[in-house]
Formats: sequence, C-alpha cells, structure tokens
Amino acid sequence: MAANIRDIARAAGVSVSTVSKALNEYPSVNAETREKVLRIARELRYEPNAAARALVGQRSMTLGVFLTTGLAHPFFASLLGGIDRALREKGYDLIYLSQARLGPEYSLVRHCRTRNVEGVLAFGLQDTDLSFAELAEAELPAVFIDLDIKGSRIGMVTSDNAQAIREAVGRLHALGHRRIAYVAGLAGTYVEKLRKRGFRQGLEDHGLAERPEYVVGDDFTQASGYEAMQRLLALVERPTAVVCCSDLSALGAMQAAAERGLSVPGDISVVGFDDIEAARAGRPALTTIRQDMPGMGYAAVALLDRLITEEPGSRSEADRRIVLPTEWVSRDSCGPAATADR
Amino acid sequence: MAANIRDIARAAGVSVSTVSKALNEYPSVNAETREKVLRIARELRYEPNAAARALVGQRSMTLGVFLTTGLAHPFFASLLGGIDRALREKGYDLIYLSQARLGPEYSLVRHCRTRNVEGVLAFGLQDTDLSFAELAEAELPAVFIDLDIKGSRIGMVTSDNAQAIREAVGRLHALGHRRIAYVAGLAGTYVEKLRKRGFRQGLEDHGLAERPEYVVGDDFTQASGYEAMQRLLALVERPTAVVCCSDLSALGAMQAAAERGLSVPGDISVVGFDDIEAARAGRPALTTIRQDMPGMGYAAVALLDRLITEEPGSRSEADRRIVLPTEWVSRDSCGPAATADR
DNA sequence: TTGAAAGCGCTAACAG
DNA sequence: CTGTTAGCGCTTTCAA
Repeated sequence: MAANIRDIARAAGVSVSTVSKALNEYPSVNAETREKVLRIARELRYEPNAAARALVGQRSMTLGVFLTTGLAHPFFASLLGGIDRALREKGYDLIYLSQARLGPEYSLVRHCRTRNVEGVLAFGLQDTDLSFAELAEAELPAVFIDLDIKGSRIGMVTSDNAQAIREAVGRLHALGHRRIAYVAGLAGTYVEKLRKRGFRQGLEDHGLAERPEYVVGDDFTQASGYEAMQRLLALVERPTAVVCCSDLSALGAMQAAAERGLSVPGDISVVGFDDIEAARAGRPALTTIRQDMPGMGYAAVALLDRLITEEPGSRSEADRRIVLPTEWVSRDSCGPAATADR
Repeated sequence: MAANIRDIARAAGVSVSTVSKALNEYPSVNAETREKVLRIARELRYEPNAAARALVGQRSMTLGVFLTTGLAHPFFASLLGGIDRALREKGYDLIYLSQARLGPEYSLVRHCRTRNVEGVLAFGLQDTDLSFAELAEAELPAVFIDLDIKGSRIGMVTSDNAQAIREAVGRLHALGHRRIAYVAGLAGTYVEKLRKRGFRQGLEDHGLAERPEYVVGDDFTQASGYEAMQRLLALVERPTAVVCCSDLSALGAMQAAAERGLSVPGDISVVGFDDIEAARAGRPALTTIRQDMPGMGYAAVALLDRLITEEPGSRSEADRRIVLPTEWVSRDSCGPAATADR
C-alpha cells in the first residue's frame, strides 16, 4: 500500500532515476518535471524507505546514543531537547544502544555496524566502560558528554566546570565569606576533577588557604550532601559558605543545616550546580550554577555530524572539545557572611 | 572491510543462500555445513546488515519510542531498564521519535514508515497530543504507558493506581487516622483520575466522609505539594494524615509541615507515590507506594511485540491492558494518629 | 541438502 | 535534461 519511487515514476510518466533526482533536489532536473514529481509524491503519500537508502551504500543518517548513568540524571530531559533539535536540523535519527550487556558476546561496535550507525553519542560518568576503548579502536565517530575520552574521531562536550566553581568562590568572597567549604562529587569523574580544581583556583584567587576539613562529600547525591554538611557543621570552626558539586547535594546540605536549626543563608550560604527543577522549588530557592544542557546536547550532535562528515584528522584535538559557559543563577540561598564571622 | 554474506559463501565454498539459511538456523542445512559457515562468519567478524534485512521485506525489528513528559519523570531510568531487557530478549532496537515538531508537515506516522518502525511505545501524561489519533488510524501497533488510548492495535500498561491509594487510606485508618487528606496530581491525567478514585474508595471502605477541603493540589510537582500542604495546615481542623499523588509532592508537603514546625509523622503522617530515589533520602524517609517501573517497561515491550506479531483483533480490549500491582514501602513518614485526634 | 535467481527500494554511473 | 542499468546485502522461492 505504501507508494514507492516506481509508483511515482509510473504516475508521472518518467523514469525512476528522474524521480530519485527530483526528490533529492538534483539541479539537473527540469523545474516542471520536478514539480510534477513532487506533487505526485505528495498525492501518493510517498515516504522514502530509510533501509533502502542506507543499503545503497550512502549515509544511513542514524546516530546511536549510549547512556551510562544516563537517564537518572535529573536534567537529561533538557539535554535531550537540544539533541532533538540538532537531530531534526541535520536529518539524523537516533537509536538507543543498550547498556545492558546480555552476555559477553554483545559488542557496542557490532551493534552499531549491524544498524549502520554512523556515530555515537555517549553520556554518563563512568569512563571505565570498556566499550569506549572499543569505539575509539573501531574509528567510529563518537562524542562524549562530560567524559574525557580521546581518539582521532572522538569529540567531547562539557561545561566550563572549573571556571564555574572558581567564579562561585569569588562571588562568595565578595559577599564577605572567608571560610568556604566544598562538597565534592564522585571522585574520579571528569566533572568532579575540574570542579575541585576550580574550587582551589577560587581560593587561590583570593589568598584563601585550603583546609582539608572543608572538602567533604563523595558523590553527587542528596545523601552525600546531607552527610557532608553534617560533618561540616560538627567542626569547631564551621564554614560560612558551602559550594556544592550538584543541586542534589546542595539540597541535602540545606536539609542538614535546617535540621541543625541553622538558617540558610542567614547562618550559612549554599551554592548548587546544575539548576535542576528542584533548585527553584527548594526553600530557600537555591542559588546555583546553571549548565546549558540544551546547548550541550545541540553542540554534541553538531560536533558528531562534523566528525562523521569531515575527513578524519581534519580537526585538531582541541578542535574536538567544546566547552560551554555556565550561568550564575542568583536565588535565595546565598547572602553576606555574618560580620562576626569575617 | 566489513564482511558480508557473500564473503562467507566464498570462504566456505557454498552458496549465499546456504549461508543465509545456516545463519538463520534453517533446519534444512547439513549440520557440518552449518558449523563451518558459523565458524567462518565468526572469523570474518560478520555482522548482518539490518537495512538489507528490513529491505527484503521481512521484519525491521525496530520499535519507536515517543515521549511526551517523558524523561522529566524522575523514574524514567528504571522504566528504561525494563524496556531494555525486553528489547534484547525479543531482538528489537529502539529508535527515538522526536516530540519536537519542526513545522506542521512532520508526522509521527510518516516518520515511522520511513524508518520501518513496527510499533511504538509512548509514555507521558498528556493524551491531548494529536499524534495518538494518527497512530490509531494508521493501525500502527502502539503501547501506552499510563495513558488511556484505545484502538484495535493499541495496548496500555499501568499500575493499579486506584487500588494502591485505596490501600494506603486503609493503612492510615488502621493506624488510627480519621482525618485523611489527599494531595492530588495534574487533573485530567489518567493516573490522577484513578488515584483520586482510589482515595474515595478508601474513605468509603471505612465509612469516612469526604471533605472537599481535604482534597488539594493540582500537579505532581514538589511546588504543588508544598502549597497544598500549606492550605491543609491552615485549616481549623487539620488532617492527621496526607496521601500524596507523587513522591515529589509528598516531599513538598513535608517541607511545608517542617516550616510550620510540625513533626512528621508525630503531628502528621505523609504517604508518597512512586518510590523515587529522593523518597529514601528524605528526612524522615518517605513511606510510599512503589510502582514497578522496570516491570512496566518490560510488560510494555512484551505487549507491543504481541500486538505486532499477532493477528490484529486476536486479543480483546481487556487483553490489551496490563495493570501491574504496586508495593507498599513502609518507612518513617507514617505513624499512629495522636490519640487526641481520634 | 544445496544452489541459482529474483527482487526488496533506492541511488548513481553512464549513455543518450 | 532524461532514461537504462547495475547493484547495495539479504531472504526466499524454485529447481536440482
């Protein structure tokens, strides 16, 4: 029942190759012929068959997406928004690549080959996954989000994590804070490494010494933030401001402060990271560092497209890394340091 | 460089059709021949070409997934876990269908046709989306999660929402609660309709009258729960227990109670719905109703597979609806009603 | 039990 | 500017 190119050719009284050319906007087709073909295609509700196109050896226009921590990320939805937009603009479709290996014989690269996947988008925190090495080896173009993987056809998109935290420290300093703590995220992850680095740079910028007891936390979760804050509040000389690696941990931290009877930002200021929905809903509303998730998604697909279509090696290592700026979102969880604490 | 069926045939000294049959486990091939073919296929790292398979007119083994509210759902990750498992078991791949219409000419069904999608999985809250009618019309098999759509090749998977809330009311009643309120979710959604119905049934079961002022809230968000609880606490005769439509709204409700200086569960008991991660992390840890998200995902794919492979009309309306049981998760936010309040 | 051949829908030489 | 033809990789009659 579905019309194909031959049906159109017959109805239009031209050859299939002419139809193909008309449909693909070849310049060599007579304007009238093209219009006629296009009109008939519409009438017949013609839809090109992607499988046939892929088979004939050209592009499959298929990208794969591989998620490690993936969807648990509270802002994956916004990432996807940007990915989606870029996908449409470039004409790609996205296929989901399972992270659940059923049996050791499963291979990401083989899966991609079978489905004619032209490039893969990977997202997550763990870079320990073996598949990544496999990807690089296979020369399959790939773009990682927040993951530091190298390879000739591998790109990366991330936020300017270090700069963001560094700036946060600066802003707290400007508010009079001198005892600034950092609630760290999962050790070993790329973003955590940079955020911690940014924290140190921020302290340095203002001649503040780093105190080991002011660096706590070991995960991006709410629970980690909660416990971290408890430890901070048990200190003899407690911090007046806390920069957190994530909104979730900041929320946990605020919870701990509230239980302790401390007011935020009256007694202690708190800064988050990400700007998830709950940041706005929290009491007090969380001051945080917004990542441009849609922008990252969009940039990732655009970069992947370039990696696929350009000559391998035509862009430099640096040229395959995209670092997006973050945005300081001032809400209610930060305030001036109490004067007694200065 | 990628080996194809002809390469195998050549290397094995047999015909391509024999190779095809061996690869597809036709019984008519000689055991020795089959072994030889399989061995060579492995040596050559042969991977079947999905496009060619789809083209030759058989199954494409491709499912589409369409998300409305989709990924914003905090537990979409667990849903996906179940989907993933079923996908592998049945041999399907999943392609992401954009919800972002670029221009009015985009059509979900056409997209599916182009990509040879055999069936679609849809998830979300809004059933107002026009594409759904289009799906039913096109006779494209589809399974909806938490969405009440009907059609001859359309199925649905959901939790037993009504029963879950009804049971929650019963449990609160058993704890001595008589003034039980309900924090409702987004009006007009399928799950909300059933949860509210369950609440009423629960009250009826125990001869409790429904008080209009005890039904508040209008969304599944934390903000909605927060405001709802504020209204509840402003009442002259405030409830001693609150059943919430979601964990998020329950968390918001607890926040409001805490701000008001009320203890949970000492002064007021709170029940959530979903069992998201934050439920466990909350203080007090939230007593809630767990939905079997992986189970729903798995069931959805399995049902879709049946809808695709079985004769249309071979299963009854009721047979196309799968309702999964929920589980009561007792944590710390519920306690006996204060005796004075009985 | 095996093989030859046709053809799925499309694109791309090449010839006219 | 248009048409003829070959062929992408695979499955499936049909005949041997």
